[in-house]
Amino acid sequence: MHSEPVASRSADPRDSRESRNGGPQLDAVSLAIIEQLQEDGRRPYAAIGKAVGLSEAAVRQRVQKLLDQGVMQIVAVTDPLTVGFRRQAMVGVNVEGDVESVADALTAMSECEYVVMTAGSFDLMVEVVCEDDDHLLEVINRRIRAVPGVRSTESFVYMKLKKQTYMWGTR
Amino acid sequence: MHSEPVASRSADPRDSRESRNGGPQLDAVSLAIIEQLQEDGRRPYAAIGKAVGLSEAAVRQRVQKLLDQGVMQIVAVTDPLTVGFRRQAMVGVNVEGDVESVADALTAMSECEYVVMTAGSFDLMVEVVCEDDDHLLEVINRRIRAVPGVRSTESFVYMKLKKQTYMWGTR
DNA sequence: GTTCCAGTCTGCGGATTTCGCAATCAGGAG
DNA sequence: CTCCTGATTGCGAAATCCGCAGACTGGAAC
Repeated sequence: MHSEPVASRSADPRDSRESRNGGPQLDAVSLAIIEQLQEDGRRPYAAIGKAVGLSEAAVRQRVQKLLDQGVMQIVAVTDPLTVGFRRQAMVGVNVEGDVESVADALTAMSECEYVVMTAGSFDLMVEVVCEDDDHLLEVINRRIRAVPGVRSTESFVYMKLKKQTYMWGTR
Repeated sequence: MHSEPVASRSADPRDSRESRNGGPQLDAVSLAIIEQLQEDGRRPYAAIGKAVGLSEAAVRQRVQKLLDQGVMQIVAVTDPLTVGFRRQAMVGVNVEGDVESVADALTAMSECEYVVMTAGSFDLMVEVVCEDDDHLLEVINRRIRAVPGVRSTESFVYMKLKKQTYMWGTR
């Protein structure tokens, strides 16, 4: 049945055509579909179709394609602090050498939930989710800093999550 | 997959992990449900029930409750860069005076998708999503810095999103 | 002990949604 | 014009969602 892993291809490793801005062929209709699912990830296809002007089957096909292409994922999101993960941090990383290879190494760590290459005084920003202080300490000091190419890190431990939305489409 | 029910029925609803921030208490079964929905936000209730050892109706009630309580949300998430928002940045903010009031002001801005209070050389970390350079410039220089109490900001413009997952529960 | 009582779970119909597929339609390319 | 390829539609069949009534559990009060 639904036992397939529904593999989460994370925000696309190396797809040349997609790295340019604008992304793949996302027309206004697909945008509208995404917008609908940003309000409610379980909204029925028929309701979405009524909102965007398509049939139920067409919406279903487009959604499946967007999922397969990795353009979007439909998931439950929580505040980890309320679900047992007591230590979270944003870690700024400075790299010497190839930034992308370091980013790949960090991406492979399950504790790193969010990895982004940036311009500014950090080359990478990484969000780390841990169970406690010891765990956090180990991830930052023993694992992230052990990655070849990592020159230095700076940590910002989360005190309180104030906002977390995904409805940029609706404004 | 997890073929084995995660918890026996006798898992009492009150054996929560503590949450100092007044968050609702979650037992092992609810955690398992969240975990299922982190893999696939549209997974049928019956399939979830089979995985966690509950009936379809029970899963449905618990999911509805988790949504109502704001413990989790089921939504579509995307990489904004692939969907028309060409400029994204993490902004570190230093505050003098009441941090929380500044955080509330930033939370009210629709361009701020993510606001978190931190310990470290920044008091707040804010993720900003904009349409172009002008938009980003205006948000950072004219709006964020105009908030009373903001002493200084430092920006990290996103170059490429490498990873974005929500499956902390499955590891 | 017994009796509420609130919260949760189960079972089960009926309404709704999802699924798969064949047919139809739209837009190029040759 | 014809042949493609891809998107869309319509429609039964199967699966899922939904609401509700009854049963179960643990705790509090007596």
